[in-house]
Parts: sequence; structure tokens; C-alpha cells
Amino acid sequence: VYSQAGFAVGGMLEHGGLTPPPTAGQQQQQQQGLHPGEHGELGGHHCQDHSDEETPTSDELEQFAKQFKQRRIKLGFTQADVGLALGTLYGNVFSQTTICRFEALQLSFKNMCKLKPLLNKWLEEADSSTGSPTSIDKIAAQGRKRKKRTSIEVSVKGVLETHFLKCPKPAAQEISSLADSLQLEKEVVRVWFCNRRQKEKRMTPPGEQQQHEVYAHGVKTDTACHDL
Amino acid sequence: VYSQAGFAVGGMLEHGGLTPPPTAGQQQQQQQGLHPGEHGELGGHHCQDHSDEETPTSDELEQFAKQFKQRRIKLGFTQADVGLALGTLYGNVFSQTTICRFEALQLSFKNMCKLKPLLNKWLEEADSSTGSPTSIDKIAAQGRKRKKRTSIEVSVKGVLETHFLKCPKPAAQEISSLADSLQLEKEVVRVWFCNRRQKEKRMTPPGEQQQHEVYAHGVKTDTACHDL
DNA sequence: TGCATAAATAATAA
DNA sequence: TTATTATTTATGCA
Repeated sequence: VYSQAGFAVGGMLEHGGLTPPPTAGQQQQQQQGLHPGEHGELGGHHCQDHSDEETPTSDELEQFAKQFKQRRIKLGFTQADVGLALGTLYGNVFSQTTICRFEALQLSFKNMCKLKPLLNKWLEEADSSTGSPTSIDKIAAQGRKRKKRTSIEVSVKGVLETHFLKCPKPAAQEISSLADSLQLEKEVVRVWFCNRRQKEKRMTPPGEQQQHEVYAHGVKTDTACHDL
Repeated sequence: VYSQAGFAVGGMLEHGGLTPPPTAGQQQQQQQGLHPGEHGELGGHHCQDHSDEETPTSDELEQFAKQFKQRRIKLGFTQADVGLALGTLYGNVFSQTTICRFEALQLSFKNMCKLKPLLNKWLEEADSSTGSPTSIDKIAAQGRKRKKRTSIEVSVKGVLETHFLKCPKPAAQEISSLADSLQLEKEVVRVWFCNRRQKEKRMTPPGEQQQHEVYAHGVKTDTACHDL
């Protein structure tokens, strides 16, 4: 295992993990505070994948975790898949729970560090051997009768959500173009809206409405959501 | 508290960072990513795009403004949203008017140049992190966190269990009254039954009775349990 | 740490 | 559309 260079990290990332202290937590703006350290790293010098076999910084871990999740989803694996794969691949099985916690940065720093290289390795493998029976592809599965559950990326979800707010019931054509721009099957988008509407209905009745809506364009527009 | 990992901003590379799947995808893979026939320079998918820091030409500005607008819309943000976001993100708030003028190229050249990098940054961020609690997406109403896991008391569980045995699939109304008498949210009860049925299914097939030819679709013997 | 299960959500059935 | 199922993710707790 990896010896920790002198690193007095104790119960770091307890709950909020690496999340910085809730600066002036009033309002939902609490996420704003984290700017002191991130600044201009944007899309800059991260071309090469993490080659940190050494103790990474919290930031790196954060970055990695996020990236990891993104790619895992994109590749179509579940947390459980990964946990299992780690077992068959490197001898250490992990529960879905653990993978979940890793992605959410809810493990101890030490733990995160220990897991990172393994996951990174898995990622590389999964990434390159998409399709080859090497090991990971349990995807093969069997003749699924049911369509494999699509995993929609967070960012994409955001877009959908936004659209929903503007127009909860888009016309077929709108769905088409939306699906097109998001590179999703039209059917997937259609279903998403169906489910979203259902959810809305389930949530609404309980009276309680969100109180402060940050400068919402709150005009609960009628129905005709034209445009585009 | 569940302030789920805040994740630093960082312009995570959408999919250009790690090894691009060279395989001839045989997997349904729904390619997330750049939109087909559109531009190809926005978003931080490059390792080095310093080109934005320097004085752009009028043409570049025009191009950018156009693309910006397009993507802003696609992402579902209003000009006002952007203006505000710039404030919370980088310290400079701008009015909707300004953003509008930017998009319409109605600002002075100098002004345009000053704004461009900020907007570009915003775009990258919005593009890659829609959904993560970064900041921008607050707007996308994505602010709904996961409900805190309800803890059902043993005694209450007992009651539920009993009911389940009598009727594993209660109607909405029954759920309501049950929830009412147990002082639980209706939704919680509904979900409980859902999960309970799931569990039943998992447990029922004693042992591994996976195989066995195609038996005509299960005889949905169950039905509403109208007996109260 | 992981099990058991609550909650969330994509896909289906009716 | 509504009702449910099937699958996944996230947590309380031991």
C-alpha cells in the first residue's frame, strides 16, 4: 500500500469532504466561496492524465473524482460494476458503497489516496478496452429484454431541467431538436420529459413551495412553449 | 447536511482529455459531446487556447458573440442569468442589458474585448459543470438535493410489513390513509412499498432459478387487494 | 467497511 | 397520462 509521506491528515473531509466551509451560507449561494484556490486552472494544463502515484492534493483528488465519475458514466458502468472489476482485476473488491463514497469524496483522505490509483488504472483499462473481452465488459450481459438503462450525464440533465422549467411539455419537434443537440435518442428525451412531469406532480401537491426563487423569471408561462 | 461534494470548478475536459475511445463503438454509446455541425472552438476542449487572452479581431468577436448566444440559449440561460453569474463567479456583475449588447455587438470594441474572456470562461463552466453545485446551475433549479434518508421505526416497519402481507400493492388512497395513521409522508410510504415489492422479488425466487426456458410472461396473478 | 434499504430515475405497462 | 417496475445511487447503522 502507499505509505503516506508525513501527512497529518486526520479526519479531514469528514462530511462535506473537501467542500470548503459554508461561507455565509445564507441563500443557496454557498457554493460561491470556493474561489480562492481554483482560479484559472480552467482547461489549461490538464492535458495529460494524472500521473500522480504520489500523494495527490485535495484538489487533484477532487478533480479526479469528478472526472472519474464522468467517464464511468460515459462508458456505461455502474458503481457496482467498478467495485467488482477492481476485485477481478486487481484483487481488491469494493462495494458499490465505497465507489459511491469515493466519487462523492466521502472517504478519508488516506483512503481516497489509496483508491485513486486503482480507479485510475481501471479507468485506463476500461477506456482502452471498450469492447474487448479483457475483463471489464460485463456489459455483454445477456440478451437483455429491457433496454439498458441510459445514464444521463449531469450536465445534460441540467440542460434538460432548464428546458423543462421553460416548457414542461415540449412538442414532438422540440423534443427532436433537443435530442439532437444533446446527442440523445429522441425517445430518451421524450421519456425524460414524461418522467419529469410525473415527478413534478408528485412533488407539487404537498403544498410547500420553494420560497425564495433566485430571481426567477417566475412567469409560469402558459403552455405554448414556442421558440426554437 | 449533504452538501454533496462541491467540486472545484475546473474546466474538466469533457472528453478530450483522456484517451479518446478509438474503438469502433459497438456499444450503443451515445456520444456526449460537441454538437455535430457546430463550431468547434468553444468550450475548453483544448489544452491551450490562450488565443482568448489577446486582442481578438472584429471577426473573432463576431464569431464568438454568435456562438456564445447560441450556446447560452442551448444551455437554457437567459442574458440576465449570465450577467448575474459573472458577478458571483468572477466578481463582476453585469446587467442583462450589457449581455444583450455584447451579443448584439453593440458595445465598444474595447468593451467587447474585456467581456469576451469572462463570457468564454462562463461558457466553459456552464458547459462542463451544469449540474454540479458549482454555482451557475443554481439557476437550473438543480438545487434539489436528495431527500434525507428517512429512518423508519421498527414498530412502524412492523405495521407496514403487516400491511404488505395483506396487500403488497395498495392503492393510492390506501397509501394515503396508511401514511396518515403512521404519521409518515405519503411519498415515503409509497416508496416503501415499491422497495418492499422489489425486495420480495429478489427474495422470492429461492435459490438460483435463473434458467428455465421461456415461460410465457408471468401470470400476473396479483391484483388490487380490495378487501378492506 | 459493507449490508440493507431509502431515494432517485429510466423504462414500461396499462 | 398514470401506475409500476427495473436499475442505480446514496446512506443510516452496526
